[in-house]
This record gives sequence, structure tokens and C-alpha cells, in this order.
Amino acid sequence: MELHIRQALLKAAPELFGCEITENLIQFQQTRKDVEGDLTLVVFPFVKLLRCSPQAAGDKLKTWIEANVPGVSHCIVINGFLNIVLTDAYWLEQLSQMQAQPHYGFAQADSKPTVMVEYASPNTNKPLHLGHLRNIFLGAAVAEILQAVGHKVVRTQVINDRGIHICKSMLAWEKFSPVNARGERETPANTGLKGDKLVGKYYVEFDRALQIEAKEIMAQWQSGNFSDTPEAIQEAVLNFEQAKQDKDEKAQAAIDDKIKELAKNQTAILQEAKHMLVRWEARDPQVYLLWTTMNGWVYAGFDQTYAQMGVTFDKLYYESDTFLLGKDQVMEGLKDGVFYQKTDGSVWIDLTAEGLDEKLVLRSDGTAVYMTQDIGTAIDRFKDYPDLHGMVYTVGNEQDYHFKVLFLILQKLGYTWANNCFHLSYGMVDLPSGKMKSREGTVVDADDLMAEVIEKANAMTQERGHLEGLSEAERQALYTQIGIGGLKYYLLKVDPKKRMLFNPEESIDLTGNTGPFLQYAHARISTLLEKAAYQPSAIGATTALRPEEKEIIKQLSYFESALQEAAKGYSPALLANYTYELVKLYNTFYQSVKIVIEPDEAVRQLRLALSAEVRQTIAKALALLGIAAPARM
RNA sequence: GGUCUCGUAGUUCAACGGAUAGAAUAAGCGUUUCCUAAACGUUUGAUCCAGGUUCGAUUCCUGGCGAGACCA
Repeated sequence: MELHIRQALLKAAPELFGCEITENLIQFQQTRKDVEGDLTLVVFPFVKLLRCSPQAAGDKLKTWIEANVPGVSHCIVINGFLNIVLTDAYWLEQLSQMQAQPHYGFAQADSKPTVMVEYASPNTNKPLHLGHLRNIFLGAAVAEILQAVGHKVVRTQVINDRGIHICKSMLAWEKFSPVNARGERETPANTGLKGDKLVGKYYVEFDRALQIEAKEIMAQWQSGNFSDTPEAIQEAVLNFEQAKQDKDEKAQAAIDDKIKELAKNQTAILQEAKHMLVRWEARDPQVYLLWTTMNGWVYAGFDQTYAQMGVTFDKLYYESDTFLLGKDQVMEGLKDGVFYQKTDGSVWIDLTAEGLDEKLVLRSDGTAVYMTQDIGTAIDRFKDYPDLHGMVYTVGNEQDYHFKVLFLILQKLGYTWANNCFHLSYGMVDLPSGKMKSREGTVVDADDLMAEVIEKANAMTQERGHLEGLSEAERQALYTQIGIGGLKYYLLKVDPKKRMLFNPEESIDLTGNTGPFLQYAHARISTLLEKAAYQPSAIGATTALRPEEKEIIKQLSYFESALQEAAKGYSPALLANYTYELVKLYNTFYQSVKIVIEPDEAVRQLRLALSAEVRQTIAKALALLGIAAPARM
């Protein structure tokens, strides 16, 4: 309808205004809830053009639209806004059209280019936590949304499977894992622990041992004993101690941290871990075997977690395969003058012209930094997928600068697809107690959290659900759908960009703007339609629409634009908000009219059709958010 | 020190530059002879500060204050 009016106005501009007008003059918006109207045209832009008052301009537009646009009942001019009221016939026609297209709002599959969406990207030294949940739910939902608007989507994750962190777990396992009667060290099989949890446990063990050793070294330093400590470090420690005098507390704490860092570096256990990394890089068979074994445990654990989350991937990238990539491209870029070399041999890029600074892309010893890898990996992916058009990286906003630089470098290297790369940056998840810190043990484990929300859903459903006739297995599945659905909705309803607060109490709420609220509406309509033995049929235009009915049809008709906006802004939150609005409207309607028991057959049929369409739309939207839509609860 | 992000009811979140800034939550009251009350109705409360651009600013610009991240 907007489109119609827009085009008609453009065409009629000369006779109406006496001149051509530009399209951006015509601004539509949704009509406020508390005034009459279905669509609003902003009059202000025309005021200057017509050199008259907003009221007069509005009246002129009103007269013209009422006379020339079919489907318009009448218009009201108020406060510089032209509120257009559409006919009931128009809205019923809209409903019929939705009814006729089960995929209403969705674009033709694969009608748009291929996009790769990366999310999750865990380290293999510890289990997934709350931060990963936001990342994964967000990435997975964006992938679904992009697919719904027609893109072909490749879901991927990069697994950070190498480096000092995994060596720490490996070393600690070798050193500290008890040996059982059969001469075996701890494994997931003989302990019953999930693989990622077991490996994570030894990562913590490592840190504990490290702390103890570092403390001893610091105690020695304190008493002036610097035996076995290299000169340079000894000097640094003394300098820091000196600097500590007459400074404020904050500076002293920072210095203490630095000294602690130096001490940690001196510990035998960290040296050992570093040595292990060197052996790994040299493909030492023993280390390599340990590495594949322990990573294997972690993957088995992750798979379980992903299954519970209901997310999948099409393609996995492992950092152990990609960490050497990028050096060739850097050397090439150096030849082409994109990069420059400092006297020590390190390679840099100068981005000061772009308002950024100089960035290292290759160390003086020729080893790669993260940027090097990311350059190489990106280029590699376009080789893996020749029809790839762009990429979405779901990574926390602490990497904003990194990705800005990465995309800029790729551009400068001449890859035009760099313009289609997007950093889906999201804010940190805070706890009521503050930031999650692994050292302070305040990290919320993903598995524990999911188990907790399912347990809560279980208890609440037992209390008030409608479970007659469901088998035990079906009930368990339902609790999972409700628990996980609620958790996903809780994390997705917030604008991704924003830092958010995770309140454990609220995350399992069932009332208000929550996942279960939407699921409940879906379930209620499902049983309603079942009771009515609803069969879709042509909608007759026999009666006048009630306001509640019209509001719902209106909201249903916004589904497509809500989806488009969500895709454009990479924001599942927009879709979540849309669905919440829809459900609220429907609940009001449901409360105020009879549906199945409505005696007037034409009205009954209309309300059932409306309900069916609402149910369909809730199901579609929830599916895009990765949330199940149970038929009863 | 430099760069970036964010500041909205007590709290958690909304609002393409548009009308009287919406919800949820917490608290009170009310609604089941009728389709699932995990629902609905109803009562209270907010744009960090100072300028600027605009017919119109929570939104854009400048400066401060506050929170966070990144880079040395």
C-alpha cells in the first residue's frame, strides 16, 4: 500500500504540487496506537513545497488520496500527520493473501548470494559459558534470518585448538591426573565427566599450580633473593618496586600485577608448557597424540552442548590448520606496497590516513600474529566457496578495532568482497554481581545453565501445564523446548550491540516479555484450532472488522518488513520485538471475543483464519530465533 | 594518553529525526457458568548535563560527566 501511494504521488506530483518531487519527501510511518488510522504520511516535508500551513497541506493530500487511491476509506489530518484509514475489504484481502502463501514474508530460497556466518569459535581448553551462549544464539539466529530473506548460508565456526592454552591443560593432565588401578589416567570414559569439563578441570589445575609457584618466586624476590633470575627481570622488578613509592593505590596494584606476571613467566611449569608448544609445532608424535586425544574429548563434549542448544554447523575451521596462513599474502602485499617493512624485519600497515594507527601484520622473526591468520583465513574461505559473496563474523565487541583493521587490509589487498564482510559485534553479558571472571569462579557454565532452565521449566509445567496424554519422553522434550526457548529469547531480545545484564532469576521467567509467553500463545492457538477442526477456506467479507481484528491483520502484514529489518540490521532482537507485539495484540483479542464458540459462522471462520495466521507467524518467527513452538504446554 | 561503544521509569529492555517517550518487572485492585488465567484489564514512575543543527532531537553534531572495551 505504501508503495502504491508513493508511486501514485510521484506520478501526480506535477498536477498536485505544480512540480516534480523527490521520493524522500514521502515519508510513511506506522500510525500511533491511540489515534485512528492504519498508515501515516508525514505532512511536514510538503509544507515548504506548498508554502502553506501543515493543516492546509494535509487537507490537500487528504482530498487527493481519498479520491485517487483504491483501498483507502478516508483520511484524518492531525498535527501535521495524515492518517490514512484503509477499508476493511483491503485488510481482508491482505489476510487472504497471507493465507494463500504459507511462506508469506520469506524470499525465494537461494535468490541471494551465499553468505558465510561464523559463530561460537570456542577454545578447546575450557567448557562453553554464558558469553558463548549469546554468541551462538545470535549467530545461529542471524544465519536463519539471512536464509529467510533469500541468502544461501554457510554456518561455520573456527575452533581455537592450538596454542599455549591447550598445552596448559595437556601438561596439567600429564602431571596431576591420578592413575587408577588399571594404570589409566582420567578420561571422560572412566570418570563419566564430559570431555570439555575434564579438560577444563586440568586447565584450572594448571593455573593453581602456576599461582603457587609464582607466589614462591615473588616471596623470594621480596626477600632479595634473585638467584636463577635473569638480570633484566631482576632489574625490572626492582624498578617497579621503586616506582611503587609515593604512588596511588591503583598504580601500585598495576605494578603488583606486572611483577606477578614476571614471576609467572619464571615458573618452571609455564616454561614446561611453552616447551610443549614448541614440541607441538615440531609435530612431536607424543605431544601430538596427547593433543588429538584431549581435543577429541572436548569436541565430544561440545557436540553434546550444541545438540542441547539446537545449533549446527556446515563447515568447521581449525586454527591448527589455519595458523600459518596469511604469511604469503602479507609478503605479496609487501611487494605491492600495501605493507611496509621496518628495519627489524617486521611488517606493518600504515592506517593513519584512515584515522587508525599502524598495525603489525608479521613479527620480525617472521611469525604470524592474529591479524596475519585472519587475513589468510578469510582469503582461504573464498577459495573453499567460490560463490561466496560475504561473511558475517559473530565476535564480541572487544574485537571491534581488530575487525575494522582486518576489513580495511583486505580491501587494500584488492579483495572487493571485503566490502561484504560484517563484524556482528555484540556486547558483553554481565551478571548482577558484575563481570564474569574465570579467576573468581563467577563464570556461568553453559551446560549448567541449560540444565537449570530446563529444570525450572519442568517444575512450572508440572504445576500449570496441560500435559494429559503426553508420554514421559514427550514431556521431557517439552521441558527442554520451554527452558531453552526461554533462555534463547532472553538473550536475543536485547539489541546485540548492547551490553546486557543476565539476571538468573529473570532468565527463567515465564511471564511478560519472555519466550514461554510466545510459546504459550502458540500452544493455545494450536489447541484452539484443533478443537474447532479448522479448515482454511475463502474469507468472506460479510461483517465489519473489529478494531482488535484489524490491529492483528495490520501487525501480521508487517512481518515481512520486520524480517527485512532484522536481516539488514543483523538483529534478531527486531524480530523478537515484532513477535512480542503480535502476541500481545492477539491475547487482547482472544480475551475479548469468542472464537470457536462464536455463533455467526462467517465471523467464526474469519477469527479462526486470523488465529491460524497468527499461529503460523509466531511459529515462523520463533523458528528464525531458534526457538521451538510446542503445540501444547 | 589515543580510538571506539554505551548512558531512557527503582530494575531489565523498546522507540527509520516525528504526534502525549512504549513494554516488562515489582506492588495494589479486578476478570474463569465461555475456546489453555504461562492470559487479560486497571492504577504509579524515566530521556546524564550544557550548547548547536532542524518545522520537530532519546535519536544527528560539539563540549563535559559517568560506565565499558581496545590500542600502546
